[in-house]
Amino acid sequence: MEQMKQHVKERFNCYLSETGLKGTLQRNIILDAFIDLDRHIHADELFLILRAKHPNIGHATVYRALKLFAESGIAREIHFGDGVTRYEKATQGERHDHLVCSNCGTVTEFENGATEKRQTEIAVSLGFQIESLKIELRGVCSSCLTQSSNHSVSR
Amino acid sequence: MEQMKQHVKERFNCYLSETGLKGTLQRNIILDAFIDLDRHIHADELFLILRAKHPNIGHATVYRALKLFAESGIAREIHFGDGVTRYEKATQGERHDHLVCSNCGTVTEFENGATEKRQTEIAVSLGFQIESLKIELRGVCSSCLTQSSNHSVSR
DNA sequence: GACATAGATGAAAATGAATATCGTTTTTTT
DNA sequence: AAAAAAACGATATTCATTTTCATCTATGTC
Repeated sequence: MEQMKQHVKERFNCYLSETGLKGTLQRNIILDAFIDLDRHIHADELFLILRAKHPNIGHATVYRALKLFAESGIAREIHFGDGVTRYEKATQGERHDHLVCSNCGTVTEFENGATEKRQTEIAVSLGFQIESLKIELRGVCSSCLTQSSNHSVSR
Repeated sequence: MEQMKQHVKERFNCYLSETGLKGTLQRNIILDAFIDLDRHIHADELFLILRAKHPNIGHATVYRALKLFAESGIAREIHFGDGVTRYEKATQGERHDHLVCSNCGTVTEFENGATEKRQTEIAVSLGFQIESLKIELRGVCSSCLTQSSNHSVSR
């Protein structure tokens, strides 16, 4: 458990020194907070969480840090088309897809190895060098279907 | 060919009257321009194209019209995670996925029925009522791989 | 250990896409 | 033709994200 965190931190520090960037107090704090999450998050949300304990950490720094996490490979960007960039931990090898509920906004995750393989084949046949694969289903989740008395759609 | 356009227009007008909205000159002009495209486009891009012949059509009107097209079902929103909403014609039954080149930004389209079926099965098993399925591969396209002398990445 | 310097930081301003506002102008219906 | 409902365009606004810039801080060097 703790080894996991340590491993991620090492990977990040490794990336920093490889690219000539610097390890700073702020980046450590932000990384710690990010690692402890078990869900995706967007920059402003993380900024607000951090502000409680570290009111001195700036808005832009959190944005910059998350971007770095993605570049270093320890995190991954997610886009649901609402104009907000979210980040999730990129635990190695893991791949999952998202079911986004268009009513309540809940995001359900699921895995699907078979599909990935198939997509990759197609991409390769088109001479494409794949960096990432994203599958997103949008619809109405089961709990929203059940309590279908409320039909309002949040944006 | 022309019947196709006519059909789309009819569908849109149908939607308008169903929902009590009005057909206007601007909407016709915008729809005509949109139909003649054979690629996805974003609102501002279309606005600029239109401005040449119709400098009186406002910025907001194009945004509003494209949104309406999507609501009416004749168009479909696409998001590539760069914060811009693009629209493409939703020719019925058609479904294709996107290969986005992270170097030159080119979008290659491809079809893949098998994957779609598989995903749908999973969603159904989770009690999810599907509205849309999106598959996006990101990577480097073959032409960028070939002329790999240029490694700059555009945002 | 002090120093130089390449980066990093934070506050505030800037950007850019998308939406809302609002007074005016069209549609559509009566 | 008149009334009611929508739509229009110009502009202001919002919101996420990025940039700017002056100040500060790691990190390697002497």
